[in-house]
Amino acid sequence: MQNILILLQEHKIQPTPQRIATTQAVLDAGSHPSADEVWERVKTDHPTVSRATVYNTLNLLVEKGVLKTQIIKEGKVVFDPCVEPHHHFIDEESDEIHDIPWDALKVKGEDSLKDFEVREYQVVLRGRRKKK
Amino acid sequence: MQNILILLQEHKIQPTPQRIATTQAVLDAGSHPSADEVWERVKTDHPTVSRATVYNTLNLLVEKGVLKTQIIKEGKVVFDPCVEPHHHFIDEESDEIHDIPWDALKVKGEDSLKDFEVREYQVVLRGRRKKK
DNA sequence: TTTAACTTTAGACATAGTATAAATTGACAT
DNA sequence: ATGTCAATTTATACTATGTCTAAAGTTAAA
Repeated sequence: MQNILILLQEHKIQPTPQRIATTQAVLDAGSHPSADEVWERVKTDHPTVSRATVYNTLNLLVEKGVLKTQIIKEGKVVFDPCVEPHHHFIDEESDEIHDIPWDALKVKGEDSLKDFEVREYQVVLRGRRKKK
Repeated sequence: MQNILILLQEHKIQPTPQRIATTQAVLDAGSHPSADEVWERVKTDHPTVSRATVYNTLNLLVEKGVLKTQIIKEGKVVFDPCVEPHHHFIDEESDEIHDIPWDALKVKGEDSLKDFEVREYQVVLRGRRKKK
């Protein structure tokens, strides 16, 4: 995609085939992939790309503000292409993570916490996704 | 402590020296220790207790409802003696986790999430703890 | 006291992630 | 085009968290 190239340039990331493939993969992955999940995806099209490069690239993308990390799943960091504030619902059956729009929930009282200077917050919900 | 013994018995956990020491350690640790932090504590008084036993015991305590795990810190599971619903504040400087009482924050809208059956939720806040 | 169930132990294994050093690539001034 | 320096990629080693296994040790209870 041409879009990926532009995206990288906009964030002052020198585009390389490996970085383009990794960025493509993390964006295509949809639901909050882990680094190794991204690596698996990258390898299908670019089998020679090393694990270290995928890790490096993902960390770079986070540093440059293209992605955000979420610490929600046990033992894994997952990457979220949505860098704007929002909440998360974890389906305990499928282990899938779903974004909840910021406006769907309203939190009151966070600025009454005397001892704490809150930089960001989110609601983390767990349960089952309803089948239709 | 005699209390620990009673606590274990109340939760149908067969008390052993190792389990008593581990339970003591996780309760004394205060702020959300990781398994290896608990192991370090146990070893000061009981140097022969194995890592596996501490892990086994902590998992057992979770299973029996004495502790709850929290997935908040990168790469670690931490244990929380407070099993009642509450929120968490993570001090990004010290990496310390602080409990926020349930009533300090009010979340609205969580039962309007059409597609999700929420079993539990919490607000996770990050920032800096104010110095007095 | 013998048996069966439970518990502990050491160590192997699995997985996620970082660090390092050598090789490769790329940018670009000459 | 060429040489050079910086950036990038790679393979591999390493660390850390956590689980699993099989053997040894305990405990309870017939």
